[in-house]
Amino acid sequence: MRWSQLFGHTWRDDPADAEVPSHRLLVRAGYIRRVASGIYAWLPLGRRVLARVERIVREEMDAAGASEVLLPIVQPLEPWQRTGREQAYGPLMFRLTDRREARYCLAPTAEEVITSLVAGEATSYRDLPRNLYQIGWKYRDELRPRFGLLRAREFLMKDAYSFDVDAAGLERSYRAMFDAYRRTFERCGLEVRAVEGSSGEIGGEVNHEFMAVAAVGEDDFVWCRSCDHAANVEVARRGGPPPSVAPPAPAAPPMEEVPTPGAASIPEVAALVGVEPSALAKVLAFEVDGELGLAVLPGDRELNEVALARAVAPARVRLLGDEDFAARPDLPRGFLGPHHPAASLVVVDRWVTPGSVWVTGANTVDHHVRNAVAGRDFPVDRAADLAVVRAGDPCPVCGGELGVDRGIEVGQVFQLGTKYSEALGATYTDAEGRSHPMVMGCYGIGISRIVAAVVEQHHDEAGIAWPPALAPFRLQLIALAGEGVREAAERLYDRLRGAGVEVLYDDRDARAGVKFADADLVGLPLQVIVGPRGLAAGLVERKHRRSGGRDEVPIDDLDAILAS
RNA sequence: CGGGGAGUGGCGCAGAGGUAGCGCACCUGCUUUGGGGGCAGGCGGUCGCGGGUUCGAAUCCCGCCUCCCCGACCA
Repeated sequence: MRWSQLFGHTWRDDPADAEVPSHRLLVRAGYIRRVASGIYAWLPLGRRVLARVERIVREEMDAAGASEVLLPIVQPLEPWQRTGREQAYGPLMFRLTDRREARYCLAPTAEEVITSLVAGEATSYRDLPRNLYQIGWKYRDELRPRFGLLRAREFLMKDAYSFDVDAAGLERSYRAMFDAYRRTFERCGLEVRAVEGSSGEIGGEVNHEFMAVAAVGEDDFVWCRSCDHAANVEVARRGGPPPSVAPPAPAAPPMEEVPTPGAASIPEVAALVGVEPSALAKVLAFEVDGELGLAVLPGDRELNEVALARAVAPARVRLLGDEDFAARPDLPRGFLGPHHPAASLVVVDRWVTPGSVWVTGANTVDHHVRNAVAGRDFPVDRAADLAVVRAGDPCPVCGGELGVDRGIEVGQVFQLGTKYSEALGATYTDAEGRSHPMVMGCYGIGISRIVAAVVEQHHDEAGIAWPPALAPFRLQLIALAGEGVREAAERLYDRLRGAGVEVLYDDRDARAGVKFADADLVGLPLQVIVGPRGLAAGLVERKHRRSGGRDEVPIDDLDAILAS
């Protein structure tokens, strides 16, 4: 394609509304334009990159045995009400009403539609297993769209759904998708980690998230430096406490009150009592089923609220706030102890092991206690991984050291089980004539998000540096000014096109500096420069975008020009 | 939804009561020609929207809308 025919041009300045590199560069280089908050138009360059990702995903899905379908974007709301997800999604769904007052939504995902579809189509065990996927636009009215394509309200997603006769079949389908995902991201040039995920709204138990490592990621995940364990920080666990942390001391002296006037914070108490913050037991009050609950964790740790919610599920947790403490003088904030008489449930972090000894609140203003022994002086109703995992914590699998990184979630795989098939009547008849719900899995890849994630991982100050598989064109042909140069470039352009090479040919009447700067910004892997210097010797210069390396090859030698 | 910031030519910005300006981009011409040149000329703006104050509003006041950042939220 000739640059002079390309729609959309490059900007010299960063757009004022873009913060992260992928957003800035994709706009500056003319790949996308914002239409509304979280909604983007794809210009020709961007459309081509999107198509590249789609193609890779399609090839890997097909190779994994999935069949492509195309489901509607406008979906009736009724099945969403049957699965209870209309409520669960709430305002995240774009809703619309037709002229007869029938209610619809714009697809945020497609479990309901696909399950209803399969329910009417597959009724025998002979029809299973099946894995259906589509690539289509999805809509979520995010509270806060941000970072350009990374959290958009309209985004392109590949969603796949597997239907099996039993758990073993699901396990096979899941494994096949998991492996296909690894290959897909690798082909896209993304460095990803597969981490144990949190399930969120969708339900189901086993699931993994594929995280593209990036500073601008919205998710923290932990990973082990010694084994392949990795997990979203929301569900991350850590290994047993190191011996330095409150070792069990069954023979500890009796619990003893110590005055700590005015010391209501962990650092103050630690300093006053003369122990490390990690030797304190931090107590957080929450409400569960109208009763008082206490969460207990080492003083130097933050509470993972998702973990607490999981520990008391299905009951709902609400941490007490300022008003609650104001209303309950029996809960002296800053001096709470786990032996509070009003507490009906005490959930401790796993590092608060039975028999371990702690300094903690005395449930009396200006007082704490020392030698509080877990299980002796305060009850341990339940133990869970309540603390947010930190870098340096032990791995729960192998005991190695955990690291923490940020990532962009580019894919997720779920074992759903029968939640949707039961709610929507997707059943099959087995060989004995009995009816069973199908066992489902679902698998998503954020196609448009991959585009942004790849730019986050592959850019520099000058612009984007696409992995070859995703570049909108294979190379950029740059014609400089000079005697006979334009004619030579035109001939080379024709020959390259004749050889089936996708070329972006900068045929503009612009200065060399402008063309070089734009080429670096647009980010094709290879720049082929036809200029007066080389042409005199029958040579063109090549610049490799990622390495910055340059070489010269004969202008007549297509193989040399295209060599990597 | 809470906190913060911003809406002025296509893009980036200045202007803070006296009738709109700069850089880039775009158009014309000359010049220049291997890393975003130079000179000259030119096109282009309901100053987010609505109301108010004033002789006069981009500027002050009120209301609304939109966008961005932090948080909450989030297959």
